[in-house]
Amino acid sequence: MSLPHMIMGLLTWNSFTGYDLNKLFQQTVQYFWWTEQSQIYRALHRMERDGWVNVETIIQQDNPNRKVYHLTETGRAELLRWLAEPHHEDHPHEVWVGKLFFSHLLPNEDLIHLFEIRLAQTEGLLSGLEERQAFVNGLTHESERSAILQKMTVGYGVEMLRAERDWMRRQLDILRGMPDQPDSNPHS
Amino acid sequence: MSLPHMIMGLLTWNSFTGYDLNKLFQQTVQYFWWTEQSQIYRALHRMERDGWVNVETIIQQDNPNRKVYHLTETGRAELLRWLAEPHHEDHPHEVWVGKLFFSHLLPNEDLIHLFEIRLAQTEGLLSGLEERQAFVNGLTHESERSAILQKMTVGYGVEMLRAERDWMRRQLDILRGMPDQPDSNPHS
DNA sequence: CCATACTATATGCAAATACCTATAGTCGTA
DNA sequence: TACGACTATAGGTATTTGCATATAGTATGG
Repeated sequence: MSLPHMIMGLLTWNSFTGYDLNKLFQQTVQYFWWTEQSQIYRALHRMERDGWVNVETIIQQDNPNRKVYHLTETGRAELLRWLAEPHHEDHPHEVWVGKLFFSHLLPNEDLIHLFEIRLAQTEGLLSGLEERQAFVNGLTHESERSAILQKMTVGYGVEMLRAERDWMRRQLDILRGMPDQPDSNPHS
Repeated sequence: MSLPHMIMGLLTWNSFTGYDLNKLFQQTVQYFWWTEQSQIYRALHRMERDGWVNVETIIQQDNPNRKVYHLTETGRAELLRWLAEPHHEDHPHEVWVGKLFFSHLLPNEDLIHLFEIRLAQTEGLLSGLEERQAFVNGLTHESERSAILQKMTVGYGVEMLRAERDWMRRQLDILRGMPDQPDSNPHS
């Protein structure tokens, strides 16, 4: 429910079209807030309805017309309100933990395989984010504060992924030494 | 999209009513998979339609009738399929990181306040989970494998929350030494 | 010359989610 | 005796999400 606010965050950088925003999302926001291209357009419509943005249509010959979105004062106020509002954590929906919780039903072999795949995924995400971190750390020309916060954000992701990776490596070691029978009914 | 599988996981422990499942969820699953009471009933209806569970109605005098749900062989097979299936990570939607990313618009004071609140929340979650960990670690009478995996799951949560808490404490120290002006337009 | 990719906007639709409300009897307590 | 809590199930509904698809011209490469 905060896609509009993410978009407004980007619109404080500059005015953009839905198309631009989609590309920007993929480059900078996607690693913590994934979204579908179609949702960006739908969000922009809602935001226009609510007076958070207004539209300037630019006629083009070669390509489809561009609808450039500008943040309004109302939108900016809403963004600041949202930013300063005490954040209430979302309800957790961690599928991976859920699987783990009930994996006593699996033979050890399968469970270890699951961990290995997950570990590889985490390592992949981590190296991608570390690349991004190297890039962001080079943003010395950017305004002080914005750069610091971008570094912080990426750093957060890197830290969490490292913690996860380390934890999974340790668990894999434990699992490889575990007895083999899956429980069919652990509470009987 | 995995609520039915979480429910089936619980139904491998025993047969339960929607009412029982809701209470069990709050005790054991809620910290990694939050759900509404009404969704449990709706999920059970879907699962019955799909043949994953079947129902036994128990007539009661004093209280409303109980509808006890049993896991079918089809349901059990689906659960095992889901558990063994390579887990594809969900699309990220981390509101907190998003806020942080765009918080250069806030004065330092507000930003620090946000961090303090978030830190307090994390510490609250952590101490709650540590209590649960103490309880789960006492489950020696439980079947070996199930107990190990429950401990692992809770341990995962505790580890991640600790990493988050430590990271936030470090950032708070940095923030308290930061220059004070918010950017109105960092890319101008 | 054909296929693919890029620019650019948008709708259709099934499913899931969160939040609220309905129903209705029993039991404890203030 | 009135109020709230517990047992037990369930529907209404707005909103969001993910995935697929439509449209249509230009440019690029094999």
